[in-house]
Amino acid sequence: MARKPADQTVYREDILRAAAQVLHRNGYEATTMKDIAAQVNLTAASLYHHFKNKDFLLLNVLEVGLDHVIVQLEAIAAADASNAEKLAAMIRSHVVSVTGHVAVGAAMVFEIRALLNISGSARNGDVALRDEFIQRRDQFFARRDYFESLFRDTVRAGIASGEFRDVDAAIVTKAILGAHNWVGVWFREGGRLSGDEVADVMVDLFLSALRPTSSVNDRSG
Amino acid sequence: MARKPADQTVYREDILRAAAQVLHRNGYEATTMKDIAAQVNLTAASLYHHFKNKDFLLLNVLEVGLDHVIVQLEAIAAADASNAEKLAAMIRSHVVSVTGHVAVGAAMVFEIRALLNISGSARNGDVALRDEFIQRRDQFFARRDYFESLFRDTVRAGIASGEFRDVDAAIVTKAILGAHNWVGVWFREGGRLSGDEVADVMVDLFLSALRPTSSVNDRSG
DNA sequence: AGTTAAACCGAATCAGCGTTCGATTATATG
DNA sequence: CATATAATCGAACGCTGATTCGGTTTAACT
Repeated sequence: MARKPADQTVYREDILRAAAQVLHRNGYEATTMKDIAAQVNLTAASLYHHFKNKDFLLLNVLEVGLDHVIVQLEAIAAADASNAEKLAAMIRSHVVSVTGHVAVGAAMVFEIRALLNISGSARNGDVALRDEFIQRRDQFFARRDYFESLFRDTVRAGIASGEFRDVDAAIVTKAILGAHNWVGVWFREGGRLSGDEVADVMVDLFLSALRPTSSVNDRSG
Repeated sequence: MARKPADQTVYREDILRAAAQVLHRNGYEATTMKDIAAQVNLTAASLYHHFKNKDFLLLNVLEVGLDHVIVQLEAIAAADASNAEKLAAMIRSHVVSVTGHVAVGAAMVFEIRALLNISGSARNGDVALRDEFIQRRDQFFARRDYFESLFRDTVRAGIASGEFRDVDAAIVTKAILGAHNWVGVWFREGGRLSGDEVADVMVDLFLSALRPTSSVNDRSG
């Protein structure tokens, strides 16, 4: 080993963070390797020491971002709590995560499509590289579906247990996630509300939307 | 006048429709003028007879799409109905519009950012062209805000009238629009639900979320 | 038939971008 | 100190894509 041995991963993360920022600003196709490199005081050529190519760099950004939220959601899903409490915690976790890392959150929404158009050297020539990319990309898509299923399953369980009224869990889940994703577009640090406060609104909104009509089960009236 | 005089606008619309489709597939930066041209059996060069450049072409797509939904929303806002009825109609109108024109709906969400990076010939040299673009672009942004205000004002009015409970109207509006926008990403013609059915779910979800808690006003309990 | 202007195309231009490669610097280890 | 290797860079390559330009086709109107 040689230069900065234990710091390698740190440097990688620096690049990923920088990449997310530039991606957030310009979008995948419009951001150049030079842009990303400049953000960490490197040249474009140097990035190829850390990532195989531009596509893999984007994929890395998205993978890290997705893992970050999934870890938290899994902990919530596994906890001992009611489905309503779980869903509330999940919404809060996701929204806080998005508001805390707007660049990554927005990339997760806007740049996924860029993964579909394989560009760069992996498109021609290097078949092995191309295959590796496709495999990791599809794995990412599967993981993205899994992420969504964590929400959906909680909604379904809540319906089954009577905590939630009977709604189309799949669509409602997509509505919730759409609202969350959009947060990454409009939220600005230092705005009227903090990330936590936005999360509060979201939790209140969607739990209210799912609460059974009191006229049926309410014994207090 | 000469060839196809009365059909000029029709041809323009054909191009815009085609552009929206290709945009939906690839995103702005990744779609080439050649791609769009091929979709209507033209060459890239011919497109410059109809639109000043690529940026203006995108702007046209977005303008037409936005106008389409605003016209309907304005009619609803001006109608004689309760705020709850108005909001329901607005949600339905928007969702049906998005599911009916997924390509345009998605472009409205994904490609707006592309308007910020002025590219092409307007960036260098041609100052007049650049200014014209910036002006129309900002006008579009203002109109986009106006679109959002139509929803927000209805929510606010509903809160004031007691039809809705007291929520943060700005955030709730963004949540609603985020859910709608996301529809353009996942909705597929011929899927489990029609556009109307998706709209039903959305209306039910958000009106339930806004309904005042029955324990306060409900005299039936 | 002739005129006119719209609509269109082929070919060329020109810049920018991803990527590669060879060389150089820096650092941890022996 | 010597050396292997990580990290970096400058320069060059190849390609793609937006745009331009000159010329051609088409169709309405005289």
